[in-house]
Amino acid sequence: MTAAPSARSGDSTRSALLAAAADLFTEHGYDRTSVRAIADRAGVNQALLFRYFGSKDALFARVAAERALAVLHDGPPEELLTRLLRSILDGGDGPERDLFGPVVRSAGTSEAAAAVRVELAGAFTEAFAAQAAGAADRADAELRAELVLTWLLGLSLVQPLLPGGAVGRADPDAVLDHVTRAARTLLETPGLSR
Amino acid sequence: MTAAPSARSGDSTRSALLAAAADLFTEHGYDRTSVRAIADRAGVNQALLFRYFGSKDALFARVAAERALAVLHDGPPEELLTRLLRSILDGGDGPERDLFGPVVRSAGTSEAAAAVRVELAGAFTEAFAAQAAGAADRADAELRAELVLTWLLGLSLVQPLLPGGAVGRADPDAVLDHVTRAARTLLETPGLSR
DNA sequence: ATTATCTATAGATCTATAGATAATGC
DNA sequence: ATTATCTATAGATCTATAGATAATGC
Repeated sequence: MTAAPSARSGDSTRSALLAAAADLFTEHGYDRTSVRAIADRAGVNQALLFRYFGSKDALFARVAAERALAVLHDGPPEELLTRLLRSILDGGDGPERDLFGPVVRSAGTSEAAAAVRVELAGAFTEAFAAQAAGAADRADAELRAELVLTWLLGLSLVQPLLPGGAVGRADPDAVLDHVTRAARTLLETPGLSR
Repeated sequence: MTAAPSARSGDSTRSALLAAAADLFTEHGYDRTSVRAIADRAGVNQALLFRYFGSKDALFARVAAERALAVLHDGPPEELLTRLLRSILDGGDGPERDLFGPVVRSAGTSEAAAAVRVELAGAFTEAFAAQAAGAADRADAELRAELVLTWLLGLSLVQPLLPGGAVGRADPDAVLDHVTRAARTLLETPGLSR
């Protein structure tokens, strides 16, 4: 929806652009989303996007980082996995929907996008690493954590591409149960001694 | 590498284009790979791409499906997970490198690409579902299988984007051990009774 | 007077095609 | 004569900017 901003307010123009960009980047990825499409959906002149964000790339970085990092710190760490899974599996269209959408559907290699990716990966990996009870050492904890994150990104990627797939048809709670169980194995079970 | 084809042979032009396209689609995804770049890397005139494949889209569909399906049937099913993981984690540049690269790095929604995705997902899900010993029924088996596939796609996606990440730095065997262990939990453990 | 918005367009892509040229097979 | 290759270009994008216009705050 993202209604047109009330006339002549820089702030509402900004936020309309951000919301429109989030929707479109999530849905179509970076390359297939034109600045014109973003502006149109925001009900705003296309030149304003550049005025307020400088470039399409900078806008993308903002959109990709903002919501994901908000959810990271928005609740107890031990519920993080559940929160993320609900965000990914939830078909709704709230602001928490498909949190990693922009990132996974944008292969782009701009410096801004790459920086955001590294930042997000670091933050989430750290959060999961703290729960890696079975890890042999810190490096192993980070490895296990990044593997959990990797799984979530895979889910984010696949979910909208295969709407008729098994995950799409299944009860979200069943998916949540399976992923949680396997992730717990991953984080808490001792590995091969080497 | 993909050396220029020997002069005036349609077949070698075709295969040079296929190889070049595989490399570039894997590396940069569909949208950021131009037909001109593919032709240049193949050492071939750009118009030939259209002559032999009709469109960029059709070429993509070929590339995305071909190698992945080959690996699927190239060995015992119970080693499929290991084979795929080695393909994804292996930094080399053989034809089996990063098997899912083109698919995961191309958010595109062309009909051809979508059809390929559905085909691949179906084939791999079926293969893994056959190993879902803990599943309550067929739907549950497919769900577990698709979740395994999802994880592999996530790994494919993340691997080149975070070269300095924990997975990138880790011993591939350690990664393989972790993923295998968790995937086994996923496939073989009974779920929540509902 | 300042700040937001709009118009118009530069300049750089990109896919795809039509039609000419060059190399091979007979 | 047939098939592969190349040249040149149409036509449709796309991001970004320069400069004009319109609305607000004083």
